[in-house]
Amino acid sequence: MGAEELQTEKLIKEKAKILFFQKGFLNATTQEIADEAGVNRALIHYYFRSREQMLDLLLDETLEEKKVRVRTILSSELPFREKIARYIDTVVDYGLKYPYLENFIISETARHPDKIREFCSRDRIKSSDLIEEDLAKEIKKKKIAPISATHFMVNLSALCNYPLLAKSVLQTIHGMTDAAYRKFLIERKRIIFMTIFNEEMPELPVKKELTKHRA
Amino acid sequence: MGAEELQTEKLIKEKAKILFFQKGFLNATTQEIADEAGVNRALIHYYFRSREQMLDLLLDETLEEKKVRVRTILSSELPFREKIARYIDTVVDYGLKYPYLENFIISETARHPDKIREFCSRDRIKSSDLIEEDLAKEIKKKKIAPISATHFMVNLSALCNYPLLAKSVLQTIHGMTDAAYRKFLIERKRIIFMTIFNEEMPELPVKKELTKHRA
DNA sequence: ATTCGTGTTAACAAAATTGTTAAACAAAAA
DNA sequence: TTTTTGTTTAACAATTTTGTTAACACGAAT
Repeated sequence: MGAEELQTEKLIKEKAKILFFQKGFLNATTQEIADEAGVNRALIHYYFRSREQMLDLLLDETLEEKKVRVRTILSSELPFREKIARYIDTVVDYGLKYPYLENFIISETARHPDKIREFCSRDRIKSSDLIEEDLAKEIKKKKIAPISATHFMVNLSALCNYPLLAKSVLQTIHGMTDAAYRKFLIERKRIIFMTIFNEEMPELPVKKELTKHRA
Repeated sequence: MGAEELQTEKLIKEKAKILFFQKGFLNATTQEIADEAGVNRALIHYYFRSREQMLDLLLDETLEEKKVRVRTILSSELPFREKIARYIDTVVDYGLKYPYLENFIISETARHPDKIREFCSRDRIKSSDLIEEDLAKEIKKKKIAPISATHFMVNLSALCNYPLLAKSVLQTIHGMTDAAYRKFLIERKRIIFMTIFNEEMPELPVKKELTKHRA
């Protein structure tokens, strides 16, 4: 019983994620979601009460997963530049896997600003806090031009995420195939690092499990 | 007759723009649009045939206006850095006025990739072409690290537009009021220039009409 | 075997939204 | 004034989409 329940519930969420995050059907109906999962539409209401509550859950889980990924990297004990390099690598790769994830987050939060507000109120440490010290040191050592942690972090997110958000526009303007755009995004990892630090990106050591440092 | 027609038609479009671009109701119904304009809902169909065709028109006009603004600046004869400074200034200011414009463009083009494809096919010169020469010179003079015009342009758009796209998220994370976020965006003009060029942004001379240079 | 609970389905009801139409209306043209 | 043309409105129809419910299936517990 319990097993079945979790299976179907999970299945629906997984398939909904594919629809939203990979295929980009941001306004998918309950029917389309049910079809994708190969289940009866009523099950969506059985498990999630309403379409809206299901979206809430998806948004919440998605934000949570992203937060964890980011924090794991930013709160690690890696040297600053390697930390940022890994952040770029991870965010871009994640974006390649789920091209419409950011679009989902952004359109959902634009629609219901309260949701993101509640989510943010759960913990008071923002990601820019995690790099504040590192950044201050770099600036003191004159290894980077003075910049606030907030602006630094927004710059970084912008450079990583915008090309995904604007995929359809950019890809069309520059006449790229899907494959070419993929290559372009991977190239960008180096470009982003270069733009931020004005120097070549270091080779990343083979990915190993990062140990979480701070809360 | 003709006068009246243009008035109402224009009125509806203006109010729809407010709804979409300023208030961020990206999924506004025909009824909501009609209410905003204070007209009968049927008029929307009278003038635009269908909701979809109205959105097409809005998207087209919006893209066109943005293209003109950008081209006017990028094809001017200003020195490179001033050109870019003005681009940043214009794009950010425009974003302050219409905080959801980019969201609209992006969600519409994600929904109907054909629309943007057709729009782009109308002229073959992309904005990155307009800076190609300038950029090559800068690189040759070692005044900027080597970078392709495409990456340069995407960087620039990303840094300017992302903070608007992700407004609700960023504003909440960093706990800013609307006023504070506005200030933050204006601060960013200098930050963006700094990030791109690694040097202070020059003071912009008083805005004068720019003369268009190339097509 | 019967009961019970969970999961599942089809059928139904309700709401929201779009699109159409016929008639009212206003203003210019005849 | 009457006609005509273009504009506006209310009412209607059709569709889409969400949400509910009653019945069914089926394994587990009694």
